[in-house]
Amino acid sequence: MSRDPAERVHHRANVREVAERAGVAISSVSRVLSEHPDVSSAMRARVLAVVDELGYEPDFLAQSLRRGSTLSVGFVVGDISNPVMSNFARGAESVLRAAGYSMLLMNSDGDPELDEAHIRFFLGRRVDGMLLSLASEKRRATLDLLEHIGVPVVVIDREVPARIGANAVLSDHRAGMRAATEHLLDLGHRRIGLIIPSLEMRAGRERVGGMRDAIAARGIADESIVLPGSLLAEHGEAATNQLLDLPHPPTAIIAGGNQLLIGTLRVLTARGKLVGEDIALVTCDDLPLAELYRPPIATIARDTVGIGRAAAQLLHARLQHAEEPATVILPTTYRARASASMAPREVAR
Amino acid sequence: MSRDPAERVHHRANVREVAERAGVAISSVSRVLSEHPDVSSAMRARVLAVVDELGYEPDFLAQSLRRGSTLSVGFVVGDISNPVMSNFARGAESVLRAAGYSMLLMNSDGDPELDEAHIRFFLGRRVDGMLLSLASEKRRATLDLLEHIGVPVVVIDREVPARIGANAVLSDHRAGMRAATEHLLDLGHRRIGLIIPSLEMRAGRERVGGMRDAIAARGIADESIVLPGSLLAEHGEAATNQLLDLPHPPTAIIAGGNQLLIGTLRVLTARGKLVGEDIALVTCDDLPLAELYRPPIATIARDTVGIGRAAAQLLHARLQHAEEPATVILPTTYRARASASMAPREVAR
DNA sequence: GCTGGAGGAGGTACCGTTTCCAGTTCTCCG
DNA sequence: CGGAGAACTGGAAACGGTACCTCCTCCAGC
Repeated sequence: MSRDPAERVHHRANVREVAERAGVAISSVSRVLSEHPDVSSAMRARVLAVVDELGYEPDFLAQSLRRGSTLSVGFVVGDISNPVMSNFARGAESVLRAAGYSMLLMNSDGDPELDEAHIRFFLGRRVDGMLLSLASEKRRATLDLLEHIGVPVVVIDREVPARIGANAVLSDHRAGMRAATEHLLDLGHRRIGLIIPSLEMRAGRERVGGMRDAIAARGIADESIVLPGSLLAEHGEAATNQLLDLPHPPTAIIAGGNQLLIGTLRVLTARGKLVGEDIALVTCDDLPLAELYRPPIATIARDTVGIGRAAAQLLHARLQHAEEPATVILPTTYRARASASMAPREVAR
Repeated sequence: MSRDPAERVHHRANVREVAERAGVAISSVSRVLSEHPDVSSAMRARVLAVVDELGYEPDFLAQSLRRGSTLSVGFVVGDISNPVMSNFARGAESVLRAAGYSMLLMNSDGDPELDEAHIRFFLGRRVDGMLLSLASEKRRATLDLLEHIGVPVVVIDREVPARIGANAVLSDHRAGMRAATEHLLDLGHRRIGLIIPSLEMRAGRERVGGMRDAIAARGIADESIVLPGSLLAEHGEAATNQLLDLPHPPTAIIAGGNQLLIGTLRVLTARGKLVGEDIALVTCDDLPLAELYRPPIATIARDTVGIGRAAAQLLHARLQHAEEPATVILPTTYRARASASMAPREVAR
């Protein structure tokens, strides 16, 4: 009767009912279920039998309220429909799930105010920790909020002041960009256009730094053009147009993001410029579009799923042993492909 | 002193402290905050002043426990790194957020057992409702579980028995596929290879149905070849190889998914087949790759973000007014592009 | 035989709310 | 002026657990 599956689902048994039916104290039920050592085997058997009979499962809310921990983690992402972000989420979720945590996801649309709103929201939801891909590294209000947040935070590919006490997972954008630039220089390019989302973000700064490192290492004049803007395809379009309209247009373009690449490709196609012939092209983050484009597009790749995993692992470690904040730097790899072609003769001065 | 921001964050005030400081009963504080009508304006002012002073915010866990509602929704997705899924999530999240709900996300990796595990997990977390992109429409255990689940469920692009009482958001795959097939037939194609994830899913069945509808409507012999398998790129590769190896290979291929398209493109490239010249190609879901490929790839498009939004709206409506389960069907649009090219003369018998 | 400690079980305060119930005051009407 | 009812307010019981504290029993050791 009480085994009727429908009833079992509709009327959730609670610990009191289990205790009554087993003829023991509520606290004993709790002890059995939390595997407290001081429990006789007779007691354990009796309680477990009733637990099984009633299909009892502890109420997670009540446990959370009492324990002060919700086993949940908030993840603020710029835009989950961006493949890089969704790979972060993919990696993070698998690690969190394995550790028994649930992942709450919110999009900020790149709006720092939404970042803050989401962080506060998560705080209200009593998350045990947060994974943040912040819209801004500099915004004062966000940083102040994070400083007093009270729960462990891991930032993904962002550089925040040490006072915040956050963990960070970073990509070594500099190394990949250096390799890409070296390749372009080897191919005879001198004027390289670099389109990036923003110099306010670590990724942008490191990429510019990597390119300039490579140029400086050759002791040649720096003829590169850096165009920061936004991470939207529109910026990719505008910047590409701008580059092509220069009196001496660059012979190579590096698109610093998958959306930027889309904008760049749109403009190159519209203006009849052939990738890998009229102009060399390199992008960041290896998506199917880069691999399958014809010609294939050279890429500065990184393991985005691995970054998400690393972030979640860092958070989990801190949640477990209250470890010190740490920073993990993960590699980027330059993948040379046909789009990174020789510079035209007459321009390779 | 008590306005020190650090202290405010670390020591969260509770309703009892507010009541004490304001010199009123706990229940009065609660009434003020929940905007109960029977509250004098003097009381309201006094309580609100203290609330402000202490920076009091009600504990969401305690509220949830008491109210029996968590204002959270679980979303089970096959793989969030798939752009279609992440667009679903994008759309759903924006609607849920606006309604004050949080979204818990889990990946099933297309494993029906993980679907079930996640559904149970969400149940344990006391979600108010669920959004499901199930790995299987047929699995008995999943359906039985859903039937007795006790919370509103919306399935996305899946067909489940009415007894489950779920809402559904469906895509009109049939119409888009019919239009695509008509276009290919107009271009002289007769042997069309259709690569789909599975016939066990509504999407697959409808797509096959749409293609056959279009062929039958012309009263011509059906020479199409349908290759179901999985939704992975590997199936796209294997199926494409299989099609090309036929004694009479198809002159047009329709890839029924973005991962399948990737596999198909890999094989076509490897085997030196030029898209839009040696073979016509159509894909499903309009991603940047399809738009920017050269030649651009014809697509059966749908508003994936809109689907996610619709699913969340359906769920929200049901959560609000306990409405009857409903089904929403959203359109697909065929976008003809250069990859859908004329059939070679000698094959157009 | 008494004491001390361990093993085991029960009782209950507490987590932080909401909400019902009861009680008080005040107003208005007959 | 008495009583009905409205307008407020306070107290306390939930919600469903956890964990501390207490108490009892039994056994070993002196």
